[in-house]
Order: sequence, then C-alpha cells, then structure tokens
Amino acid sequence: MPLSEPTPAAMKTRDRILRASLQLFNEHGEPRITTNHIADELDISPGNLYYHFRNKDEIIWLLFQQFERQIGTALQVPERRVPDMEDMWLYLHLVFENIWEYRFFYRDLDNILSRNKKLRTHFRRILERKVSTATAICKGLVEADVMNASSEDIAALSRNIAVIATYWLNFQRISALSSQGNDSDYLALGVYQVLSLVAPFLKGEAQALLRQISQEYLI
Amino acid sequence: MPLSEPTPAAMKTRDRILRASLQLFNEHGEPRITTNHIADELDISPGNLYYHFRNKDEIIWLLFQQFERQIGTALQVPERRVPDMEDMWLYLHLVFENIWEYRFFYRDLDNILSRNKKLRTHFRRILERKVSTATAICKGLVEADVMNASSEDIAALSRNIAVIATYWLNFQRISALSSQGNDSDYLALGVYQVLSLVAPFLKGEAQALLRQISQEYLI
DNA sequence: GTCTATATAGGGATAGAC
DNA sequence: GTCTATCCCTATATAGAC
Repeated sequence: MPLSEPTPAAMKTRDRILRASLQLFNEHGEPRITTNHIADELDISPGNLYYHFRNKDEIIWLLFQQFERQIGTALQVPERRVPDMEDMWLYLHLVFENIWEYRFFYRDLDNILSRNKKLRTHFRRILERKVSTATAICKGLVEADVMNASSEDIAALSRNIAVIATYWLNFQRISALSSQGNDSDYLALGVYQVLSLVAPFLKGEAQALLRQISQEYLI
Repeated sequence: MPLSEPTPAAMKTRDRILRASLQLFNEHGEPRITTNHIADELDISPGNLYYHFRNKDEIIWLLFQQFERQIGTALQVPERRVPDMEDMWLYLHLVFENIWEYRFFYRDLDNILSRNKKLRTHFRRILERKVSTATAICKGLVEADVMNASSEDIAALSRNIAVIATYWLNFQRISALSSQGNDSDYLALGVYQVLSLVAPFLKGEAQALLRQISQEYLI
C-alpha cells in the first residue's frame, strides 16, 4: 500500500488531522478554523486531537515544515545552463503550485508569522531564497546574452518577482468576483504576470517566445 | 480652533476612539487589538466605547471610509497631460503614504474583508481603480511617445503595479530584520519598485531620468 | 456621557474514564 | 487511542446606576 496517498479511512489519525487541517485552513483561512472544527470534520473528539498534538500551533508548524521542504526543492535554480521560456514557465508553475497547496499560509501571513518566531525566521528565508533564485536566473540569462539588464535592474526585478509570486493569489482572491473561473486559471495567470515582469528585459527572440507560450497556456 | 487636528484631550470621545483605534491597529494589527485595549488606551470604560459605537466592526468601517476618501483623491489621474518621472515619483509617494496611514487594513486584508461584505466590495473597487489608473497613465505615456508598450503589455503591467502597491509594505515587514531602517525609507523603496516596473518600457531619455531621481530619493 | 458589573459565547486545552 | 466532561480564559456586548 502506497505511503503517499492512502485512503483517508486507512490513515493514522495523526495524519488525517494534518490533512484535514490543511484542507480547512486553505478553504476558510487559518484564523477561522478552530481545533474543534478540525475534530468535527473528522468525527473525532477534541480530546483525541489534543492527544496527537500539543496545540494548534504544532499542527501549523508541521504543515509549514512540509511546505518548506517542497518549496525548497522547487526553488532550486534549474540546472540547465540557459533556461528557455518554456523552462521558465514550467519552473514558475511548480513554485505557484506549491504555494497554492499551502495557500492558507499566504492568506494570513502577517497574523500567522507574528505568533511564532521560528516560523517567521524560516519564512523570511524562503522569501530571501525567492529573491536570490530570481537573481541567479537573471544573471545567467544576461551571461548567455539573452537578457539585457544592469545589476540594479536585476535587484529591483528580483524583489518584484518575489512580491508577485508571494501575493498574487491574494490579489486574485480579492479581485475575482466570487467563484468565477477556476483555480488552475489563477495559477497560470500568476505565472504569466511574473514572466511579463521579465519579458521587457529579454532580447527580441525570447520575447516573442513568451508571447507564444502565454497564448498556449492562458485561457 | 482647527477642526482637523485638535489636541487629544479636547477631542470628542468618539473621535478619540477612532484615532486611538487606528493607531493601535496599525501598530499591533487589527486582530490583536480588542475593544478593551482601545478603551484602556484612552482610560475610558469598555461600556463607554460601546455607547459611541455599536461594535468593533463599526469602528473599522468608519476608518475605512476615511481611507477610501483619501485614497480616492490620491488615485486621480494626474491632470498634466504627460507626467514626467518626477511627477510620477510624487504621485506614487502620495498613494503609498495613504496606504501607510491605514496600513492595518493591508496587513490583515483577507481576514478583515472576509468579515464584511460591504468592505470587500469597496476595497475591490479601490484595487480596480489602482489598475485602471495605472492603465490610463501608461496609455497617456504611449500616446505622448514616451513609452513603448502594447495593450497586453500595459494590462499585465498595470496588474503588477497594483499588486506591488498593495503588498509592498507587507513584503517589507517580513523581509526587514526587526526595527532596522525607518518608515519613510520603506515608502521610498516601494515607489522605486513600482517605477522600476515601468522603466523598461520607457524610451531612453525617461529611463535616464528615473535612474537620476531614484538616486536623489533613495538612501 | 460615563461608569461598574455582568451576561454570553467561543476557543484552547486538560483530566480521567474506557 | 479515544471519548466525555469540564475548566479557564478572553472577547464581544449589554444593563442599569450615576
């Protein structure tokens, strides 16, 4: 029997709690989900939940660690020396999918980080990593003579990339009229937004490729 | 005696409550400030606070209305036909200052909007306005032959501008090591980030001006 | 207008039986 | 491992005296 995705009924209670918490947090926002809600969802008692976890914070911390591991892998600089636009698209999509899977975190970011110093430190590291990964990729593109940008350009650009990658889903949630369009559309549009940040610095050929790819994936 | 800024002691209790709420919300975040905290801060009783306001939500709603009025003025398209970089800098600074003054809102945006439908609608309108104002300015620059950008370029760019303007302070708060650098630095850097979004679309001359201005204002 | 006292409700968390 | 019962605490909000 597979370790990654057993049927809920067969899972250990501890894992079922983690999974249900993630789902409820993502759907309703972490501040609005109490330990009782989580227990209810699983038809177990609140006491049982507290047998498995010291408190709500521990659940959040464990979910964060899962997220940190996943995004850590995703944020590795693509090994191909000169990524083309298609690589970039897929790379960003992976990052966005990770964020999407743990979006509850981004939804109430300030609130959650303010309650846990360890989390704050680790999350800051992820942001720094987003910026430095973006910088590394841009520098690579410049060296490969695909991109035209000064060091200051790249610094500002990388910060902007990190902001968009971090907050795009929040922006979408507010902008979107309720329940119009579906989830994966949002992700694709986010990827497009980030790439459109980079596009003006690319030399003609690469720019044309972006235009083509975005038409393929968008809508 | 001036109507806008009387000394706190001379103000009506109702206004003192609004002012103290704004200050506490901005400093600690709205979810962490209770009506009791507000009353404590002013050395009045909780009962007294509830004599002046039906509930906490009403306080938040009134603060929002103040904000909406101010940002509404700030978001007007500058009337000069072709704004130069200096105009843009000052214009953006005004917008960022407004956001800064009511930053508690942006800090827990999702949380606050999820509790109040009217707020959500009005806030969405502000976001739309940010996007459409950015679009209008860009179109103006293109017509004036200062900018080089297609309609799709401008659409994506305007969305990105809105995201950065909306979430820059949050990003800064997380990135910054606690209490290093001061507030107005953050605003200036935010303005710079937005302008660096626009810069690559500008023709040579305007780009050089941005570089010069940012050196003047930054650091 | 302002206070004191209090009602109400909900969330976090524990004790102890099974 | 799981349940029931319960405690504590905090936040919102109201009642009624002054």
